[in-house]
Amino acid sequence: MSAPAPEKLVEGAEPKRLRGHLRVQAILDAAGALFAERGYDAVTMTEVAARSGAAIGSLYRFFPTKEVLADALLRRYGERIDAELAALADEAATLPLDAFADAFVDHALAWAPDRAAALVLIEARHMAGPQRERLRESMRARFCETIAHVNPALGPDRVEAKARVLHQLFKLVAANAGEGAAVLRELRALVAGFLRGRAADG
Amino acid sequence: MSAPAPEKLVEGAEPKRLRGHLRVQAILDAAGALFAERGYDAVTMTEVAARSGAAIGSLYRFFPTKEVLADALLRRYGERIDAELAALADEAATLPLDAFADAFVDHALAWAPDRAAALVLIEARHMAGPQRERLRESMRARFCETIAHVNPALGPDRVEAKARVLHQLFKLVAANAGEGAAVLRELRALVAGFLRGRAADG
Amino acid sequence: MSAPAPEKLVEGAEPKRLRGHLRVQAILDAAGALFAERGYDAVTMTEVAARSGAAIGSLYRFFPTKEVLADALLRRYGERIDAELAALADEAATLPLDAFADAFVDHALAWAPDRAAALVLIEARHMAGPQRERLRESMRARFCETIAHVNPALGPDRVEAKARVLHQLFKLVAANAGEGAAVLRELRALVAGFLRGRAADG
Amino acid sequence: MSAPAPEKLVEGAEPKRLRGHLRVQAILDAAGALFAERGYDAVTMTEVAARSGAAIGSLYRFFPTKEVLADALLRRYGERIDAELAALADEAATLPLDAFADAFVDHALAWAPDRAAALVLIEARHMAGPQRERLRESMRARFCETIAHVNPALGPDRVEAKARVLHQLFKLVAANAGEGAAVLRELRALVAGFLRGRAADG
DNA sequence: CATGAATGAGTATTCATTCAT
DNA sequence: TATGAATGAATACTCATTCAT
Repeated sequence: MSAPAPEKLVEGAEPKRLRGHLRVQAILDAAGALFAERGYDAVTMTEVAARSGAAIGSLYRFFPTKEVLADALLRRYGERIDAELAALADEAATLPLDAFADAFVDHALAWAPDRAAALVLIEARHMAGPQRERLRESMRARFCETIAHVNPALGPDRVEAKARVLHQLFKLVAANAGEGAAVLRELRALVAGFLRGRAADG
Repeated sequence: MSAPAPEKLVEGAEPKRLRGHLRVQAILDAAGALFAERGYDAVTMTEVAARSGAAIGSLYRFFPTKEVLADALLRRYGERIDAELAALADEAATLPLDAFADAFVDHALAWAPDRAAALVLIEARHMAGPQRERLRESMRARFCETIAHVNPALGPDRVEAKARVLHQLFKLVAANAGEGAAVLRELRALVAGFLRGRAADG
Repeated sequence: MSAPAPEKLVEGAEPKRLRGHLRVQAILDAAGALFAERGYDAVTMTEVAARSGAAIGSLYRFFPTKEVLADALLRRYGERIDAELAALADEAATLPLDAFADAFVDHALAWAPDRAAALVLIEARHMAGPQRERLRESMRARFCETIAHVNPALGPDRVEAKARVLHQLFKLVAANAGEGAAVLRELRALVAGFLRGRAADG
Repeated sequence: MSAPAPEKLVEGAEPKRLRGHLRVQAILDAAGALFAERGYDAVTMTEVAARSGAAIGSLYRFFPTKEVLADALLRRYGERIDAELAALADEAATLPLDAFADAFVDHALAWAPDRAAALVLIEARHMAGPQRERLRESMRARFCETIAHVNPALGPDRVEAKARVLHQLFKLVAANAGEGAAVLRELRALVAGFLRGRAADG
């Protein structure tokens, strides 16, 4: 007598026209800014809609769930950071060490604006989603590449360990984006020292 | 329901005040654990009350607002971390540099358990409270002390800058509490290198 | 890192004080009336709350879900109808056939007011709940008893079949509660004829 | 997307009108099936559009409101049932009583499939529409005809009363479409008994 | 003072309907 | 005319906070 409701879409409708694509971008931008400012839980879907200039119904057409919205944001962010880190790994192969240390800091600083929203989403306790793991994993791989380029003689375990620390240094530097020159100088020194690896290598 | 108060051990004078104190501690413990597990927004006052064995009305008698509760938690946490950092600053004055670098890492790792709840609260974007600033400020002061002890020749600006980076290194190390020996070795090297300050000093 | 939210109550809080019991009754009455008037889907929880004089939050304290509310209503209704049908079965054993036919009609008519809400809930396509099956089953059992009393010579299959039809006649009569004497006379004749069972027995 | 219209079979004059007609039929079919499966409220206009192969905009061109759609469905259903009942009334005039009782049951069973969607719509409390009344009225008239044919001696009041009960018996039988032979035999006996009208006539 | 029932503003989400393309 | 993206009022449900007992 009773009948199960039909399957629900898990992904929002892909926008098929230019207008839709623009709208999706606007929504992601608005959501990113709001999440960065106030955290995942504190932001309401209504606010996201308002800030992006979309009606609440339109927002839900593309992102049928708050979590899906966060996931999409994380995916977009992941693409950007991966491109950034790929470039970084390349530079690790071509630049002399000190120049590369500076480049590393520059990349981290350039990344900073995106960072806030991304971090909030990654740290958010709920939204377990595999998105987070995937992102973390791809970043780690890039940092391993980088370390391997900088220091080709290292065994895989050392590479892993140093890559992990380098990953954290990346975040650390990004967290200091707004600071004065003095701090940045310290950071460059910190990174250069780490890459040169005197202490741990000896 | 409430923690059994050892009423007879005291002079019978202030059983209520003592009970109240214990209850406050229980509430703070419960809140700290829950915030660490699930984040500030996701935890309900009712849950805090239940986990601490207090009635919701009692919880509100002590902490008239969720934000006040978070603030109190942050204050308690601030006292602990300040003691820890004070000890660290002392060691900076007495230990040789390499030994101190190890001590620094040890302190950071020891701090890690507390860290989770505190971090959740500090990062929570909305709760503006002055508590955060005050905590940050006191931590920074301790790190300045530490740097000054390690490197007495530095001018105040350099001290400021290095203290800021040291602060972040503290968090970075704490974030690696669960990692293997290889990573820890890298971290010790990183900290030692930073404190020695070769690159930036030259 | 992430933690699952604690289990949610499936049953609403049992009222522990008189006030609470009265409130629960008021809510069930309001819900019953509204469901009967306008159907399950068309009634909003806010309306139920308003009509029962409770705040929406209070409604949800006792009935954490619209479905739970419907289930509770069905349970209450089930208790009443079972008492009614038990009495009917007793009368089947003691009254002469024609008198019993009249009693049957009277019982069905007496039941009519409750009927509307119950029927709406039983027919509702969603809310699969076992409540429905259980209710249907217990009613069927009572009608089997009744038939067995009226006509002790019947085999179990005949009893089943006649019980099923009797069940439907019960609903049919109840559906005519507001009609004039002429219709009621026809109904009494219909029931008497069915119980006497001339045609089918011969 | 739309059902392939046999455009060439017509004189080429009104391909649109034909297409529209087919589309309307498809929509009504889809809506009927969905309403029967899941109830009026639970079915969305978007689903109806999807199942009928029409765009949501087209659906609204033909049926400017969900209620209008339900009404149209009810009207179509009314036409069918009226034809059925007219045939039944004819048979009442020509068949001997027992044969007619069987025919009555057969007609009711044949009608059962349509019944589901119609019943859902008729029972739906909100949709007040005059459609329901009109349908009920025309059915009653047919049942009056039938009763008059079966029992020409009855006065108009008796006819009214018996017609009303016959109407309900029609629904009762239809509700047992899926049941076993034993139940059907009881139903035939019930109907025959009622038509013969021993008890009430005496 | 302690308790926990009551309150109601606020949140995510759905869906009938409109209208630009 | 046909299409399906856009709209926003309405809905079930949550939770910080209050207050009668």
